[in-house]
Amino acid sequence: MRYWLMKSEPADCSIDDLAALPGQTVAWYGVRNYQARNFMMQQMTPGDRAFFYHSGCPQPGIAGIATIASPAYPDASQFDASSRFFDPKSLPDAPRWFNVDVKLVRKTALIELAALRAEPALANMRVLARGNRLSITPVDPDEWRFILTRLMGLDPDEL
DNA sequence: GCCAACGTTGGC
DNA sequence: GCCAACGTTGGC
Repeated sequence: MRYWLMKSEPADCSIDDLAALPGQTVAWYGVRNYQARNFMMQQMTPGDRAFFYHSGCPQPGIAGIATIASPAYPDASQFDASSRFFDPKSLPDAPRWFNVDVKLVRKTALIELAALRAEPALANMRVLARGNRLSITPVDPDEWRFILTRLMGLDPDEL
């Protein structure tokens, strides 16, 4: 099992929005970066765990825990001319963009970006790296465990 | 609103 | 294949 951090703008889909959706599941559409896409296509497996991260908002940080609920499949928004994610270069026979489904495990207390940066144990976290703009980043198992146990007060084995 | 960082595009 | 221009991300 792998661990991930996935960014969402709460104005688009917040942790509370996810909690209110049918099945508490959302298609992670709109990824238009090849590295992030390749993570979904090549490395994600249903059952993987992810931090649900709020970005582009007054209080950026980890807002909850989710699980990968499907394999990667073509992102419908790339074919939708009315979508801001429409990609005229993508053909139905050869889709460029894929997404997975993400399902809520639980909302947590917000772990703010500043709190993550303050932890020496997390100094190498990919999402904290200088210049990082990826909306999906891998999380090391040690980092995952540290955040759950030390910052959230949760038992990783129960999630 | 600013701006650093970085990915993508497209002419050559 | 190079690289300048441009667009986007996202914290502050």
